[in-house]
Amino acid sequence: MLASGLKVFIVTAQKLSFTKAAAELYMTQPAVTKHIHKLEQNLGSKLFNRHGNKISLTPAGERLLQYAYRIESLYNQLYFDLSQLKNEQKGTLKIGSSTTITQYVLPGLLHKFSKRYPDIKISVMNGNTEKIEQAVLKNEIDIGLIEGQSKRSGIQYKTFLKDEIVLVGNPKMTIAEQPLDLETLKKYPLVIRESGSGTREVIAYHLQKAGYSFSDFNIIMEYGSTQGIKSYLRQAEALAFLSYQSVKEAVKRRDLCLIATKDFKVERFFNFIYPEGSQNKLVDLLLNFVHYNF
Amino acid sequence: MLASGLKVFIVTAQKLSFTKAAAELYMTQPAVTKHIHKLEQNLGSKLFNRHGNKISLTPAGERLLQYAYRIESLYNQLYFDLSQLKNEQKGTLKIGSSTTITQYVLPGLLHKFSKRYPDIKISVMNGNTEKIEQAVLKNEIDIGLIEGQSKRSGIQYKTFLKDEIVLVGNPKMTIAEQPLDLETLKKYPLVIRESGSGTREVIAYHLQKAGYSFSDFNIIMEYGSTQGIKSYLRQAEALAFLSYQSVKEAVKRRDLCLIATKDFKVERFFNFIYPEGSQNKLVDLLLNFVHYNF
DNA sequence: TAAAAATACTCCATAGGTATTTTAT
DNA sequence: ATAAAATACCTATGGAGTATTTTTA
Repeated sequence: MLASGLKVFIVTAQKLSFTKAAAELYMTQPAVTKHIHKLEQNLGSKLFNRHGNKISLTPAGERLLQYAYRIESLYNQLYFDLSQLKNEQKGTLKIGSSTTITQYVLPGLLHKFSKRYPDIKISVMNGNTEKIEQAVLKNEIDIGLIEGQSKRSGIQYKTFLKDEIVLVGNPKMTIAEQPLDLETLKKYPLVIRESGSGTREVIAYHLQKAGYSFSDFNIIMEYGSTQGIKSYLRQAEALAFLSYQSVKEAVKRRDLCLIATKDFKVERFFNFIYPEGSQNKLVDLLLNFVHYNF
Repeated sequence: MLASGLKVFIVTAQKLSFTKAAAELYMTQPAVTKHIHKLEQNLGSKLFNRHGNKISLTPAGERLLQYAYRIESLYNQLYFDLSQLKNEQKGTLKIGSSTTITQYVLPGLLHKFSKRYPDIKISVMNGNTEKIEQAVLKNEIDIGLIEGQSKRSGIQYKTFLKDEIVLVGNPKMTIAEQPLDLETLKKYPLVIRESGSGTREVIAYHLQKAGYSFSDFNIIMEYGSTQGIKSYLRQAEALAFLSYQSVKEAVKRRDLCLIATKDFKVERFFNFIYPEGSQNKLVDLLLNFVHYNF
């Protein structure tokens, strides 16, 4: 029901290829070409630069894309609104979520949400915090889930889950009964996330505040995947600082064990983000659901 | 470019008549009927109740109308945005304005605005404050101009002009040189606006605060039109409390004269209203223009 | 020369029109 | 009986397809 030209444009702008957009839309490349030409004619602006077999968005195309997302979202909200009038709950919600949340929190959340609202289709886009915030600002997604909060203007932040950076290790390891302090931790081999990871950033920040730096510790590896670190710890005798949300299942299964710390506690919050003043009923539905079920 | 079905729906919902909508849209009644039927089919909801030869909006129709207005406004904003990229200033702005402002303030404002931005089309809807606020909430208009401010949620208020309720009379009348106090005013024949008028309300409120009521005065007429009162005063020897904005031209022409008052001063402010968090560039353009030119 | 966009053409679905019927006051 | 919406039927525009050509990296 979204004016078909706009849908074609959105997909083409995402794929930056008429041919690939055509495939995604189950139509032919000439049909896509014609839609874009017609849009360009109606709007009186070129939407794509054609450099031979590559295309890119013109400034006008960038503008149109944002409006197209907003219009698409309005149609989605409309369908949901009308379905509510019929005592149904049908709709489409576009979510973006940063890596850790996508892997460890969102699956459980969406499972419950979908059980409660089986007729609400969810589309999840993954990316780092920066990308998700951009996507919210561009109206590419209705709602985002990110770690931490950068308080950017135009975006509404809403905390929904407390996370904690915890120290974990192989359950077979012999660790002192009493909580570890940072001084003692120096003796143990430590694995940390790669440079650029949000988890690593927040650890570095708190270590610094406590008067330490990574170089004070016995860091045997930097690794670019939480999942990879967990696999490693199950085999090797090493410790790692990881997000509690990412290890709690493994801890429950006794694949990993939590190690109490004495002078190191890092809390952070996962946040919903959505455009300021958006008034999106589907977003409200999700926020309420999470509020009452988590 | 707005999906044609939506445009047809909007007009039909406004006229509450397929036939009249058809006339407005320069199409035939069967064409309108078919558009509505198709919309109803696509959305899976009846949009109009048909009671014989009258139609009314169903709840689903009411919902759709609001979304349709928002989508229409987005298209208008899009056109404006794209025209700005071409260093033009083309667009369509939908304004609503309450009676006094429509008659005495808006014409001058729009004249200057249109001279500065000749390619921005303006559509003005007239109504009382309540109706204009509703229209903003329903997204029927992009921006409204009203007298006073009721601070309703979902609406952003922005003062743009100070108005004052002043005492005016026929220039030929002999009035004491020094400012009139309310006690002296009792001697003069007075004309006031009809019950329900915003101007009258605010006068009543201030009189009450000063310990008076209308019954204390020599009210010879209640009249439902500011213009009518002014015409009357030019012929009869009577006084009236009117909005300064509505009499200043007549005062300048010496058709009416201002009478200074001593213990009675009523200020009120004209306000722009628009949906909270709207981010409408055409609205911003108008607000800026007024800010720098008035 | 290979990959992608543009063009030429054909076909059919549908938006819109005219003429008429149904419906409810 | 009248005024408005619904229906039937026809036409023409344009959206989508196939086949082919053009473009440039």
